[in-house]
Amino acid sequence: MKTTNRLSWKYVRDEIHHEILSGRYGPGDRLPRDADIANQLNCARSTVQRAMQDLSDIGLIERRRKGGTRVHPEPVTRATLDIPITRHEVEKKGARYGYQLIMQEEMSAPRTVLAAFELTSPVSMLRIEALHLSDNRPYMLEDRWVCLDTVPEIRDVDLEIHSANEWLVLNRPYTRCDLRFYAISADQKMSEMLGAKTGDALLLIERSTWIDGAPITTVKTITTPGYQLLTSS
Amino acid sequence: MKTTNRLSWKYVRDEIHHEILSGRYGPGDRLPRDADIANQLNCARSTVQRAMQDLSDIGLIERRRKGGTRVHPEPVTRATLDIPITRHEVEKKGARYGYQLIMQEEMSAPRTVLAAFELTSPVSMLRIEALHLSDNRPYMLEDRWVCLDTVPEIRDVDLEIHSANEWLVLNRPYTRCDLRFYAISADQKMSEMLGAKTGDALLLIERSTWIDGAPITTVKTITTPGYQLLTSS
DNA sequence: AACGGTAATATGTAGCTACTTAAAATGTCA
DNA sequence: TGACATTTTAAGTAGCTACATATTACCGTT
Repeated sequence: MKTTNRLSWKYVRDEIHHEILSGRYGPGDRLPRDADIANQLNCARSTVQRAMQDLSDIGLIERRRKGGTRVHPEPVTRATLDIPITRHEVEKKGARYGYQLIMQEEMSAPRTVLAAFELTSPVSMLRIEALHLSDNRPYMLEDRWVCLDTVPEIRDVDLEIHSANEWLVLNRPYTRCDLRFYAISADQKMSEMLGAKTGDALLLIERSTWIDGAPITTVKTITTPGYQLLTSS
Repeated sequence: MKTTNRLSWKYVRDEIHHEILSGRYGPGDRLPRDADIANQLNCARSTVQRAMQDLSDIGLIERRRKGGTRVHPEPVTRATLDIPITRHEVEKKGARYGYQLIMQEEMSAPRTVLAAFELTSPVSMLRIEALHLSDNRPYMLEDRWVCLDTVPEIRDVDLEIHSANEWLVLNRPYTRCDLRFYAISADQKMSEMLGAKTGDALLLIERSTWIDGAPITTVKTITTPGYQLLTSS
């Protein structure tokens, strides 16, 4: 024998997970203290801690100092989405990536954009419209606003060549990112640009980023008909 | 003074994060070994390990045994979505939740459903159509298939009263969950049920779950016009 | 040069101790 | 009884050691 008889934290995690799913502990119920579980399973508290942390990450349990651990009262399906740089997304599909700047203009941000950043006073921003291509066919339409106070360097970037998408992701870290997904019907202009029919249902991804509270950019990504967004694993 | 001079792993994480974002290490570059960083920052290797694990979780770096740590060659925006039980979603908005079973029938799963589960041979499933209501108005249409081999107990559930959504989430743990988001135009039937207009753009959420390789359920969640899906934080 | 076995190495995991911190529980006093 | 201070508790964090494991790197043989 002499196989490892130390318990891995994943084993401990699965053990607890199973106990919860078997109904032994229902939503809202309090679990034993880490130390007691460690004792019972004959492992170290740190191992239980790691297991619990993982269960907490996936939203199955809630942990509070002194309050102890309890099963999440409202179970959720938690999923992770990876949104790549559009060029990489296209190239990963084996297609040739193309990019086209449609317009770029400095102007005061309209109310809707300020709202996305939870701002009230007017701010000067760079508005960018661009089209991403896959094998020379329209792939994605980008409608972006960049905050010039936070990212003045964007003025020096040649947006005919470098997509704002890629430049920002590579050069502007963010500390907060809000995403929003919804569906819209293609209007006249969109359908022309995307090579779709007016009225086609399109998936729209809206993304806003901040760095330490300062707005960076907000972008509406309008996809072509049939586009699907998948979870990573 | 006497403030804590121990470094938190979050501090270490942010320090490394900053180094990457400052351009000191670009995509694909290799970072120093954990031990060296620990030495340099004068903290324990385990602290660096925790920091690195977190950066790895958010997709910023890649780590491999012996291979070392390197900056992720293709930066991604990683987001976490929480999809609650529909009843909770409605109630959280302060509305009254309602539920209505439209149909339920045992039948052999069609090709499209088998495909969602990556199956080839025919399987007997329970097909369920149901409508979720918010303040008596249509909120979400559910088109579900439940694998009877894996979840025979579903036969004993009164689906007129308990939504399959809630029953499954509470009673059937899963080890794998695939999600898919896209937009469709409402057809005649959908628009009638949802109180929308034919041709309205609708956001569709498709979810398939497995337990240890065995299919549990696949569901198409068809939302009402204007529905938006947001990231958790 | 190609192959294959072996050593070296960086991350991953487990256990222990010690201390910190948030918050619940309790006690005290007006 | 209620407001406020204090104690206690359970999770969170940091540091150390030891060992596991997955690769890469190296070296010798053919």
